[in-house]
Amino acid sequence: MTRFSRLLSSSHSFMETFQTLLTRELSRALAASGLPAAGEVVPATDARFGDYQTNAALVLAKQRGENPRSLAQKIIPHLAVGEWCEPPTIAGAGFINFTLKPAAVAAQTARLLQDERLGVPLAETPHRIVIDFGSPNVAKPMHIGHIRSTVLGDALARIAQFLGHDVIRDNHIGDWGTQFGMVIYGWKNLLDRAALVRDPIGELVRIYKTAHDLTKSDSAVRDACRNELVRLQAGDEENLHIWNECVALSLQEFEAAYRILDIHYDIQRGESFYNDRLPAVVDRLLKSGLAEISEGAVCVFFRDIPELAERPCIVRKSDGGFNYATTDVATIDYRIRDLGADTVWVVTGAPQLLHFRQIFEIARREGYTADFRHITHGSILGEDRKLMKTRSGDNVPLREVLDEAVVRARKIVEQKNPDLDEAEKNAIAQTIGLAAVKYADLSQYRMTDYIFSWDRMLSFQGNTAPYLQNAYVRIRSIFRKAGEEFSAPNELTLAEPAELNLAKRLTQFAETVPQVLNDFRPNILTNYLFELANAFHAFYEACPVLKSTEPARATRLALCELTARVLQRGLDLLGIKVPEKM
RNA sequence: GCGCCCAUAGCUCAGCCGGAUAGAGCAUCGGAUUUCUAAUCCGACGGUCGGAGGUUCGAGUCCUCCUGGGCGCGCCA
Repeated sequence: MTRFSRLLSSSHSFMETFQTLLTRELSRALAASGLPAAGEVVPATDARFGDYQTNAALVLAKQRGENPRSLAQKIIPHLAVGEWCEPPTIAGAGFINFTLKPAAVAAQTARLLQDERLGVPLAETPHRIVIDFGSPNVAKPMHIGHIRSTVLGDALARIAQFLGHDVIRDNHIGDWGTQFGMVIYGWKNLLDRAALVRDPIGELVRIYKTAHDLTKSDSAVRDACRNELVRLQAGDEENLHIWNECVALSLQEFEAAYRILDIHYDIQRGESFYNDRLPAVVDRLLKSGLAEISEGAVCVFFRDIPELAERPCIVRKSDGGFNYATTDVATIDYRIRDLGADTVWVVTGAPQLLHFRQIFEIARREGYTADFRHITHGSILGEDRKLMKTRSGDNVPLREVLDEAVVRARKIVEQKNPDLDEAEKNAIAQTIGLAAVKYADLSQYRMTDYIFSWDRMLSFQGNTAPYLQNAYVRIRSIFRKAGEEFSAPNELTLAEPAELNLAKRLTQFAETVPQVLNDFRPNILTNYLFELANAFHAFYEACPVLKSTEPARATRLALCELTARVLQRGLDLLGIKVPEKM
């Protein structure tokens, strides 16, 4: 465990969610009824069915060939849930529905106010997780396509860490590809020194692209590039020096972007880090019989897996060189043997599905038992539904996207709240603009290609970052106006439907966060936060806070405080900040 | 040729292990403000879940086939 999570776990009092309580009570009731464990308790699919439901009777009825409703009838008397719920009811085909008592919700809400973790349980078995995300290439510009892996990976890392896992964030930088043949050729033949000083990355990209274009039409350049690459890999001093400079310049560029995006890595092991381990990897695979020589290359075949039968993985080229498959196998070794990982997550675009299926399959055949997950995502499309490109057909530079987000947010702040001073407006624009870009990405199911739209992501209506931030800001405004320090009341009274509804939502944060990691879907959390903000706004309309009288006032202030904490924490788990004003 | 991913309201998208009458937002239309940020709320309209079979008490979800789109498939990463 990291120091951070250990601190939290030692200081928080153990809380259980309603879902956990009801689940345990259900299995107790099933046992008392002489029935085996079955079914599950889930949040009700519709408010008219109460708050939670179980399909246990349906599952058991199917197994035993009995009538589901009469089975439910037998289970219900054994359900001792009176502390939290109204008497359970049978509905539909045989569902058992639970409706929470307002007093139980109020008590749970009061406990949440005392809990730093807002009720979110720690993982039962903490894992050491190496998470590989972002992974930009040296000498290539960071572009809009890097947002998804970077933002998704960061959010998953934050959530895993909060749940008590030991997370190691690794930036697997592409610092050793064939692109260096072209970059070094360009450096020696095309470099404009003045431009390099002025705009290092721009010049690096220019010589790379120029060389790349030349190789397409000029076979002499192609040969020269290949030659430079061979010399680099053979350890040629001059080429190594150039390579080193390129890497250093690119790292500066990456770090600038990470600073803006608030992304942090624990380690940065580029491909070159594994160079001296590659020969041993291939020797080992050959020795163990996993790999064989085919057409001069060393390949691993997967003849027993139909989809992979005709798709070998090459781990050494026929010219003796290694490729990224070799590096990735060495990377697995390192993460498990040197870093002690029992779990490895790799976050990349969907096109690499086949590659990582092969790599993880090799790892399993080598006897590794770690939990390997390839977490893939779709692409970002332009309004024309094609991969987002600039007018000239290039990738949209990441920096331009981030800058424009802030500029657009700045205009909106200016329009909505012109009285703020300049520095404050700029800070708010930064917070809102970056939040909008990140949230637009995370609020979508990761596998779908999504259409990038400034107007949608910066809208204050709908499932957007500004909508959530605005809920937070409204709360902060109430406390500023109240002018008093918040102190949690001993008990709450939930009288209004809007209060009860908001409080119920607040208790569900703890049920939602762990769910994200089931299938690596941060959008489950964004959906929850959107619904929470929506419940808050409805409460805000229906229930005056400062002008209400006790005991309503203390309850409402408590609901505001807790909502603010959940919004802030929830967005923080997504790598998104909240402003105090906007 | 083979393989993987995707297809849900006019538009953008949710819908994890199969569960009740498939949900939001935008757009459109209609309401709400002497009130803590109307940057909001409430309501209406809107669907053969790409198509056809199958599995079962129950299918948007699982299986098979088909259509349409994206991506990948031995020496780039």
